Amino acid sequence: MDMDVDETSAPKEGKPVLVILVGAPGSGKSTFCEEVIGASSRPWVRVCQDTIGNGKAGSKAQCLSCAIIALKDGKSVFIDRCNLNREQRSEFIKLGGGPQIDVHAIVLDLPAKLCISRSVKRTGHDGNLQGGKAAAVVNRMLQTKELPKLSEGFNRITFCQNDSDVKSAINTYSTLGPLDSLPRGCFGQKADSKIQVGIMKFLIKTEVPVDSASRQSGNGDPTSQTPEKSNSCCKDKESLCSVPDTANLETKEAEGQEVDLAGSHANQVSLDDIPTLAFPSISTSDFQFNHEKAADIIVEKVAEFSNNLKNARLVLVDLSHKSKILSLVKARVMEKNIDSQSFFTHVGDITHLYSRGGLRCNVIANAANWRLKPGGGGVNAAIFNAAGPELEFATKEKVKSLSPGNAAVVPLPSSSPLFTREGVTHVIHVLGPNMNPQRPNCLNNDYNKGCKVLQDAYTSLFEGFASIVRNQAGQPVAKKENLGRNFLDLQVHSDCLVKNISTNTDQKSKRDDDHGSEKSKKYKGSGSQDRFGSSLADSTDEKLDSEPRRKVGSTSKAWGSWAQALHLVAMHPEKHKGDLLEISDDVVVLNDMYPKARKHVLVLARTGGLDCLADVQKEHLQLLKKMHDVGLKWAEKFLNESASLVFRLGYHSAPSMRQLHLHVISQDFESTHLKNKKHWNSFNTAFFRDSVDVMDEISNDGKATLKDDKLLSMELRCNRCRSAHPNIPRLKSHISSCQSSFPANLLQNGRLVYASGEPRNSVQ
DNA sequence: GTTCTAGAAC
DNA sequence: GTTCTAGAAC
Repeated sequence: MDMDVDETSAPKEGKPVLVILVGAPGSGKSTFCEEVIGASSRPWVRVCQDTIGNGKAGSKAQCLSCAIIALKDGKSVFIDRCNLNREQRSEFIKLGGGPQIDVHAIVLDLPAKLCISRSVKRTGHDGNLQGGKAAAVVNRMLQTKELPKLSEGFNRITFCQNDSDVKSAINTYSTLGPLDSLPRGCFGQKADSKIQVGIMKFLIKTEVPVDSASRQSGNGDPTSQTPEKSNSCCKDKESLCSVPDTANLETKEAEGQEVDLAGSHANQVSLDDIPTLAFPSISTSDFQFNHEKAADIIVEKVAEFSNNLKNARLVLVDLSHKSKILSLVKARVMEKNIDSQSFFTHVGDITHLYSRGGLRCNVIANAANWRLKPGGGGVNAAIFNAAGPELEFATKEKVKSLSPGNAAVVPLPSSSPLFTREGVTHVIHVLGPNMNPQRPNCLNNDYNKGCKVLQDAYTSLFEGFASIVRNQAGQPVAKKENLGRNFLDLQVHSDCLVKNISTNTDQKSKRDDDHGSEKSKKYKGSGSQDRFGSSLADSTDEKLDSEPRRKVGSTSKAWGSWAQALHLVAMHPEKHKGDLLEISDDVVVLNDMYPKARKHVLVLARTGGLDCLADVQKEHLQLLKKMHDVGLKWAEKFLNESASLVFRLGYHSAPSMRQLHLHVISQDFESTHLKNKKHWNSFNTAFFRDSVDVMDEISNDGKATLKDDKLLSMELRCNRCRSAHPNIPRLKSHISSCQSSFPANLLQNGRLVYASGEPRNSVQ
């Protein structure tokens, strides 16, 4: 998928929309336009190639210029021509090139025979495609049909495959008022349609991102379990994209947009609004994990988490009353004195908890496979099947694979049937240990390891759920105008990953997110100034500044839109709470979205205008020390978990991402995200500036030494024994087994961080 | 920063 | 034929 910075979360006001209709003759494009234009309060212009030449067919160029004029005039535009292939659409998409215009596609992908019969019947159609030629023309056109993709540059694509879909879309656009905008992404694409896929690479280690603290905010009433019609996330969606009041729930539901519920249920607060996680027993089915041991672990982990999750529920689900794991767990729960309101078991289909069982669960866990792919039977197949391609798509956007013991939170697109029918807003994929020799990564009956992995899996799962609860509960009620936006953030962004902060489902258009209603938040720092006077060493003002501010002597590098993600996080960490490991006044800590080693986190400075090492001056020394200390703290935390790791802390001489960030990276470089020479050399040549050296240089010279980026294309050398390797695969193969000590220079001055605090291999 | 892909390298 | 890199696009 394309990856672009998400500067888009905020609904923009008064933005024209360019809608490119895609459909064969007879698919109903003109009717679509007419119906919307007739009902809409927004000014629309229909650009129809069939009639643009004084009522006769004209050229594509005429259409383009007509559209340009209308858009300049602030009008929204329908491009009413077949647009069946990418090339035909591309020039129109470019008209929306800036952030000021939303580019949508409406795909009228109706059955060919319907289009043909309509074409044959029509007598007064503008395109004058009548009679017997129609069938041949339609068939020929459909043969070369290329369904639009978000990567072409669309912000939103709506697929209509039957009349009901079309009506739904007409309603959506008819009720789109002049100041409204629609959520982005693909909508209505059916399971049998080819969905967009990127090239999948595997073997990534991912982690569920959670705040280290496990706070709970009072929200919802734990006393009632009566299922209600409203969706548990309604309140979070309120005012999303300024939904028109006239929104029609039924048709919208078919379309499955966030706006549906926002419009119709905005003010309902359900008594049953308790965040609830339904989860299957992990690893006990296909992965053949011992049930007794698994039951112990489930109860142990539930007990641990239910204490922290006062206003949330955990529900273990299995299909059958005869479920062995359910009865084992129930027996243990009796002994453990766990509150039956916060944990209980449920017999039923996890994909129909509400519709068939009356149990409202806003989050469900999936016993996933490591590839995070549909199929395979069991819960995984059932959930992917029930959630539709939306889940596959959203999962791919977020994370590509899962290692055992980990979980990945995936917000479920609101077009998913699981969302609309069951009220599920998030799916958490969990991968447990495998004891089945027929499956990958079998642990060969090693239950020491297996139990640990299963514990980790449940911890990751529950922490993922806790982060969702915190996100949803943490929205201040007074700031209703921000709720929709926050919800969108939550929907779109990953819980730990920068990518998702920088990606909004799939659009290319860039949007500026740095203004609007966030002003008040920007000044939250001023409170600390009030409390402590104006004596804070670092410049609190600067972190409030969201504009790039070039200092004297700073390189005036132009940052691409994709490079803004960290900056946006630093300026508005509160909008990405679920994505962050730690937030303080000075820094934010987060997992690198594309970790280049087993552990790789970023300590992000929050100071505005501090984009890279070149911007750092003496006045920032305290900040550098703080960043270093926070980085060390995280390294030590990881070392407690895994003492064999070795960490290095440092900066890239010339980072790709805007906003000063310290890399805290384990020296195994065991990651499928490490793919090329630049990746390797950016961490393993002098281009990587050790934090300790940077602090010294700033202290002594007031500036850091920056190394030439020619280093990035140097030969590949092992970071331990310095042997050279012809390519990345060979290098990776070597480093996976190289036991040499690290080079002498790294062993000095605390450049490497070991579990003991001292290098173990101090002799070379 | 990543993804994609042509074409070089093997 | 397959693997891998490097450059362009985003």
